[in-house]
This record gives sequence, structure tokens and C-alpha cells, in this order.
Amino acid sequence: MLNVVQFFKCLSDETRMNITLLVHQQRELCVCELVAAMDVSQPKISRHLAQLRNYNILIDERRGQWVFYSLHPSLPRWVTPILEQACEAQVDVLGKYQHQLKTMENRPTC
Amino acid sequence: MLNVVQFFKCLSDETRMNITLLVHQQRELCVCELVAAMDVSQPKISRHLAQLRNYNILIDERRGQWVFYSLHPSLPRWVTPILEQACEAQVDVLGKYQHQLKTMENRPTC
DNA sequence: TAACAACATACGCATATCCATATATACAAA
DNA sequence: TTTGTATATATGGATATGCGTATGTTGTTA
Repeated sequence: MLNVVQFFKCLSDETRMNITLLVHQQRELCVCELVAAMDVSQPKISRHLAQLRNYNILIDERRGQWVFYSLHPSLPRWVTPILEQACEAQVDVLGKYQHQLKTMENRPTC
Repeated sequence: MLNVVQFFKCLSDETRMNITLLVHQQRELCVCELVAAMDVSQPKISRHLAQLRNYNILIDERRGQWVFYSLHPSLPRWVTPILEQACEAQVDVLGKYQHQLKTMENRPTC
């Protein structure tokens, strides 16, 4: 199971941290939504998603042509409070990302 | 000022995380106490302390032959809750370190 | 089946990170 | 001022990390 150091290591990269916080806030997001919201290249997002998946922080679920990511259902109980604090610290950036999400074109319909 | 990613990067190394948590719990510790508690080489402890100092997570204060480290007095407000959660997740290791602290020989007298 | 969209991965490279060892510095006590 | 203890830093090398680019794979639609 996920230990604290591994968890911090995952959050120690800006892209991975913002992916994690955004997925936490939005409950679930697919890859192209993350690409649009964060304005980062698709392979870069995908590579970091793979790492978050391997460390059991996120899970993926394919639905049609899209792959949706959400927080792993059985994370240690200390994870959520930390994510909440991190969201607070990143409130400006996250706000910007959410705005770009809303104005995204061809957003997949769940 | 310290940002979240820098903070997580500092905590993403086992030695640095445990130093930070132990200092947080004990209010202050000198280098030789950390060496004894964690059973890590002095240069290794010292190197990681320098990094935590440079990122304004810890401050140092020399008193005689010892240098005491404590949390930086003006950390962002999201830091403490995160440290508390991390302490909870690391309770076993921290307990062991505290025991080794108590049984340390020639512990400096403040 | 062909063509396209969404997503994942491989490769090569630049840079960062971490460590052990050796050595320097600062203070204390004799 | 010599000796010892506490702490800091420099060096070199092994390994890890992150990136862009190119390409694979899977599913959808025509």
C-alpha cells in the first residue's frame, strides 16, 4: 500500500500535483480534459498519469474512446486532508484550470 | 515564499521527511540528536538540513557547540495540517526514533 | 476496412538527486 | 594553543527523473 514518502514524491512534481488536485476536485476527468485544462502536452500528461496509477493514487476506467481517471477508492485516510490543504494552497492555479475546463471545446459527455 | 511543490519535494525524501516530522514533534533538536535518533550518518543529516534550511522550512540557531533546528516561524498556514497527517501516517517510525532519542547518551542539555 | 481521435509507451538525452568519503570550520576544554 | 567534539561542505560518481519526439494501440465512425 501507498506510503507517505511515495505519496509526497508523486506530489513533488507540479504536473502530477495539479493532476491529482484537479481530479480530486472534479471527481473524475479524462485525459483530454486534463490536457485542455492544464495546457500540457498529451504524452506528458499521460506519462504522469501512468505514474499516479502505478502508485495507486489514481485509477483509470475506459468508457468508449475516453479513459477517465479518479482517486483510488482505498487510499489511506491521511490522503484526503493533505489534498484539501494542497488545494487551498493552489486555489489560484486550480481556478484557472477549472475555467479552461468550462470553456473547453468538444468536452466529452459522460 | 515556500510553495506547495517545493514543500512536497522536500518531504519526498525519507530522511528529510522524518527530520521535519521529528523536529515538529520535539519543537527543536540539534544535529547530533537527529543523528542518534535516526541512526543516519552526520554528513547525510547535515546535507538534508541544509536543504530544509534553504527552502525556509527549518531555521537553525547555534547555542555553544550545538546547532538547534526548529520549524521556520512563518510557514504558510497549510503546512501544519499536512505535517500532522504525515505524523499520523508515520507514527511507528517516529515512535522508534523518539525511543532512540530518550536512550541517547550524552544528550545535550539546553 | 479505412481513417480518425484518444490515449499510451519507447527512446535518447539533459539534468537533478543522492550518497559515501574526505575535509573544513566553529566552539569548548584543557 | 593544542585537542576533541559538533557541524558543514566539497567532490566525484551512480542512479533517477523529466522532457520532446516519434510511434503504438484501441476504439469509433464512415
